[in-house]
Amino acid sequence: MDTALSVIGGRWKATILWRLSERPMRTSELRRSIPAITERMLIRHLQELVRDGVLTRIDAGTVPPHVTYELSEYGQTLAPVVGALCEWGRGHQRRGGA
Amino acid sequence: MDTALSVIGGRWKATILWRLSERPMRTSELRRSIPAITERMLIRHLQELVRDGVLTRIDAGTVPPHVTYELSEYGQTLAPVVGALCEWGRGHQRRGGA
DNA sequence: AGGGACACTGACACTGAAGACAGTACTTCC
DNA sequence: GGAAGTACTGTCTTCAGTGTCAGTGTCCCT
Repeated sequence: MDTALSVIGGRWKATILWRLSERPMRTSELRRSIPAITERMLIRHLQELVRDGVLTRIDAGTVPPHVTYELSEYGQTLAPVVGALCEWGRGHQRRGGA
Repeated sequence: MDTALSVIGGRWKATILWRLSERPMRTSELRRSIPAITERMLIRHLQELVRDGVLTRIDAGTVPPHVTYELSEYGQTLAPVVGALCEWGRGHQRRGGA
């Protein structure tokens, strides 16, 4: 089915998951590592991914805020799929695809 | 990147590829096997997938028309990725995801 | 001769995702 | 004290992807 696409099918979700599959990151780190994304979209996507259970939000509780996102244990199962997707995409680009 | 999503990221594309990864099918067969899709969308997606090189259109040239679609050799490389996606999605549904 | 199947095209309306923009509450640094 | 950073929220607009509806040309079946 396309259930999986409802999880990773946002404009930036695959990219976010890809970044976080390497290591946990803070909100602002992610924002800077994906220049084209707006803060609004980043946060919305992060929240949706947390709701879907693939990301964990770690709030240090300090002020000023310090929030880290990482793949949840469940999210780890998505990592290889996203990896395969990215790798195929890379091959597709090299091929002159799009 | 999300290049791969630009190929399989249509509302029905993953489903279409999934169906065609089992066996080639005619246009009308596909339409009936995906009840919710409209003919318009089916054909648009098929054309895009052909443009992207993952499907091959086989027109028997007869009248009335008899057109079959199948995964191209290149499209075969996408099949396992779509498979992984579907399987993860199934697990996600079982988990109570969405 | 009328109805339906087949694969497809074109013009249009709708919708939801994406983005722009402004604002919150608090802290640190110059 | 003013500026900048941090992680957010709310509202509004825009736009691409979907879907709806009508139409094409030829054939077969009754």
